[in-house]
This record gives sequence, C-alpha cells and structure tokens, in this order.
Amino acid sequence: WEEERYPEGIKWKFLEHKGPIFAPPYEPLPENVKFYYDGKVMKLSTKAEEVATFFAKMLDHEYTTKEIFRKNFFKDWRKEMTSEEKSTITNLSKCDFTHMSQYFKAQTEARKQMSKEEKQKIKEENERLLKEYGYCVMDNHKERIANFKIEPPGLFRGRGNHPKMGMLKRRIMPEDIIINCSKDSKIPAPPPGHKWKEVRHDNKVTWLVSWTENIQGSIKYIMLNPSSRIKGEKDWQKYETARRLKKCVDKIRNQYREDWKSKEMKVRQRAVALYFIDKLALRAGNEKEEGETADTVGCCSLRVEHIKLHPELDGQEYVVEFDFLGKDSIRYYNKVPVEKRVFKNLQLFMENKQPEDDLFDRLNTSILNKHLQDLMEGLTAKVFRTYNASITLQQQLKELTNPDDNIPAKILSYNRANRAVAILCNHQRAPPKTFEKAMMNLQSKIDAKKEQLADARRELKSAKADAKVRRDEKSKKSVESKKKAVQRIEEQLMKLEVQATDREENKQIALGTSKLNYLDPRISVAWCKKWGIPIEKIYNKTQREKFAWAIDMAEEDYEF
DNA sequence: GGCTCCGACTCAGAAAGATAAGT
DNA sequence: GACTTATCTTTCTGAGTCGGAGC
Repeated sequence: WEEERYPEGIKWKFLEHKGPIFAPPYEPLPENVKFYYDGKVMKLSTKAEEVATFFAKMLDHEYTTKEIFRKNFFKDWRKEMTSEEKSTITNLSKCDFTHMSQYFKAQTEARKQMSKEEKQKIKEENERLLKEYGYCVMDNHKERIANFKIEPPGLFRGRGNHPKMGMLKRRIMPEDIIINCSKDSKIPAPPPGHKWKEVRHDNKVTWLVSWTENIQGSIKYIMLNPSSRIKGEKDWQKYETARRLKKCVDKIRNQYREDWKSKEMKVRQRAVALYFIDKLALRAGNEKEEGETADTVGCCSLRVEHIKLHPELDGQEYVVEFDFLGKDSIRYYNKVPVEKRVFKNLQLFMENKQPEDDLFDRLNTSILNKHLQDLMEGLTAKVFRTYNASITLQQQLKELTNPDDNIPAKILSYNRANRAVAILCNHQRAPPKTFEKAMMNLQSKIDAKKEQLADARRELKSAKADAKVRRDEKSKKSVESKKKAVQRIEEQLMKLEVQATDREENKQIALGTSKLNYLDPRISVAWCKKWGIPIEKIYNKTQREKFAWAIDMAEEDYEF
C-alpha cells in the first residue's frame, strides 16, 4: 500500500461499518444497598443515584479527596437531583457512600471468583461484539477499528492539577452521534427508537463516528486500529519525513546558530527555542486557554519561572536548569550546559520580566512551524522529536550491541538503547505501586542465592579436598558435579542481578511510548535481522501488527 | 499578517485484564 | 497441580500538535 493512490486529501473511496456500541444503560442498585446522608438512610432518584455511584466507585482514589474534584462533582451532581434531594443534600461531607462502595468491591470480587464456564461465556460474548462492531470495510480491506465502544458516562479525571476534575461526563446518546461512511455503503442503523444526529459522507477524513464531549467541548472520534492501512501509511510517512530531516539537519543547525546573533529579537528567540527543541527533544508548546486545563507548557510556552540560569554550576559553565510540567503534567527537570551565546540570549529574554511572563514573548508555535516549513517541506517542531529519538536508537544500538553476547544480553542492550530514548523524550511513569515490595523480594532472592552459592562453594572445596585424599573415580565425579552446581548458581545469581539493575533503571521510565510512536520500527527490524534475534523478543503481537509494514520492508542493512 | 477558533489527527500514562512464573 | 504473585498486554480516554477557516 505504499504508493500514493489518491489525489490530495482523499482518504478513501468506500467505507462501511456498523456504527458504535453504546454504554450499557444504568442498572439501579438493589434495595439493600443504602446511601446515607447525615447518618440517615436516603433513597435517591435514579438519576441522582447513578451519578452517586460514579463517585462511590472512585471512593478509594486520591481524586475524591481533592477539593476541586469534590466541588466540581457536587455541583454537577446537584444538577441531576430532584428538587427535594437538592434541598436535603447540601453538603458533600455529610454524604456516606461507603456502603455503595463496598457493594461494588464485592461485585468486582464476585466477578473474579466466577467459574471458568461463566468467564468463558463473557469472553465469547465480547468476541461476538468485536466480530460484529470491531471491523469495517475501507476500500476492499477489512480493517480493525480501534475504539468502537462509546465512552460510558462517569466523572471526568484530568491529569495533574486539572480545574475540571470531578465534573460529570454525560451519557452519549445516538442523537449525539455523527456517522461517517460512504454513500453507497450499508448505513448503520441507530438503536431502536433513536436516530443519529447526522450521517455524512466525507472521504477527506478518516473517522467513522464522532461526537462532542461535554467537558471541554472537544470532538471525540472512532478511528481505525494502528494496524490499518490508513494509519500505517501515515506512520511510515512520519519516519520518512524524519529521515529527510536527517539529510538537512546540519544545515538547519548552522542556520539557527547564526540566528542567535540576529538583530531581530523574534529571530533570536526562534533560534534559541529551536535549539531546545532539537537538543532536548522538547515539544512545540502551543498556547492553552487559561483555567480550562492543567497548567502545563512546552518549548514555545515556557515562562521565565521555568528556567534558572547558572553562569557556573558543579564545575560547568552556562548551565540552564529546567523545571516545568509538560504534557500530562509530567515534570521535566534537567540541568543542561549550553553555549555561551544561548546563555546570553536567555539573559536578554528574561530582562525586566516577571516570573509568570513568557520566556519567548515574540514567538509561538505557528511562527516557528512556518519558519520550519521554509527550511524543509513538511518540517514541523515534532519532527525533531521523531528524528532525534530514532537516530539515538540507531546510534545506541551500534554502540551497545556486543557481537559476542548471547540473545538475552543483546536484548538487554536493546532495552538500554530504548531507555536512552525514553529518557531523552522524558517518558516517565509513576513507579509501580508494588515496586518497593517487588524490589525487596528480588533482593532477598539475590541474598538467598548468594548464600546458596557460598554453600555450594564450600561443598566444592571439601569435595576437592576429599578427592585429593581418596583419589578415586567417585570423588572425582563428585567434584565435577559440585563444580557444575557452582557454575549454575553463579549464572542464576548473575541473571537475578541483571534483572535487579534493569528494573531499578526502569523504575520511573516508560519505554512503551517511544517504542510505539518515536522509533522507526525499521531500525529495530534491521537490528533483529542482523543479530538473529527473533522479532517476537522485541515486538509483541499487537506491535508486530502495527509495524507489519516495517517487518516486510526492512533488511538488515537498513539505515535510518 | 496575525489572531482566534476548531477540526482532525498523534501521542500519553494509568488502570484493567490476561498470562506466565513462582511456591 | 492449585493457588498466588509478578509481569506483560490491552483498553481507555485525556492531552498534545498542527493546519486551515474566518475575520
């Protein structure tokens, strides 16, 4: 499917699908599950009860202790109440959801305890739904749909310090839904008694279904799976653009270094920002509406308060200390030595400014991207992230792979290379809840193994001594087998220690995002072919489906 | 030209669920 | 071999990027 088949902007000629699956309707709680207000049992109306269950289900979560979450929730909940309920329930702190919460926990537990047959039945039902709704036909190909289920109602959970956390995400009805498919396809039927908001036939877009969400007023879509032609082609294009950047990146770097000296403030800011984007793989940083989302920034939206300048720090000159919240409120913290000119420019940009002022006051993403477009066709800020991630992987693999290593050791090298990229892109995760415990378990295993090794060595020693005295076949054999035992235990110990290092290094690093979105899969495929590593060791089934194009295309001599 | 708004798409980590490994 | 625990995979949906329309 690599060749361009359609004129500009046309995404398909034929599109047929079954429409979305809606969230199951609300099932009222059994009579014996009580809600208490101010210590007294209170029977809620169905609508108010449903919203209450959303809160009850999250009761153990930290969210429900947050002031903003509670305030937003209570406000939206009251909108669903009858006037009597409204006049009674005036204080969230007097609401007791614990019984409801226990009921849901018991239900989860019961689900876990279900018999094999029951579980099988559910599985089969899910498979049936997947078969019916999970696929569409786009231009002679049956393609998997990514998210064919409509998001159920619930409480909005933003990331970080989101001003809208706790608000009610309303139930989506067929009347909210826009269907997109081709005219000559079998148009999906709305559920009985309902109709779609609209049916359109727009082949300049890739989505099948859309609706407007009520928290931010943004549009949500149902689109195809990453394994589909339309997504794969786009992915391939993305890496091809990054490879084109490789060819002219030196020129661009020289250019922005020149621009640091420009007479125009705007040009200088643009050049310093681009330097950060290139060197540190920062995101572009679009401006955001204040108060609508969590306060996070990217490169162009950095504020004075997000950087500190150190003329000298820990023996290095011209160090910039970054500390800000990026996408998903993930903290970016880094101390970077920069060139003198960059440093001087930053001092200039910060002159006479307040901490909350924009660092690059003459710059935004659209100015930056327009400039990049002039430097190379199709170049935007995010291409630098893709380029630097992929080139780093390729370099690291070259550097770290030891030809004499066995397969597990080579895979460890791969993971290390992957990790270098994840660190560059600042892909972090919360340390797993069980991390400390798991680490301690592993450590005690290592300790036990060490003791075992000491024992085995002692035994070997005495067997040797024994053999020296006796000089018979039997004791010789015993020495041999003891030797093997020691070796085996040493290997096991080493394996455990490697595992411990690997896990420790990975504590706060998320490898998945870079693997899925930034690393040209052809680099990995080529590496596997070169070293005889089965591709399954690097990519699981889903990933192999997504990267099928690369697995097909790349040979062992592929160069990014 | 530049600003705002919005549509369409990619990228993001948490949580749930499934499977493998260990006891 | 049953049960528990650790790890891997999948699902979910929120949060970005970027381009284009309209003024």
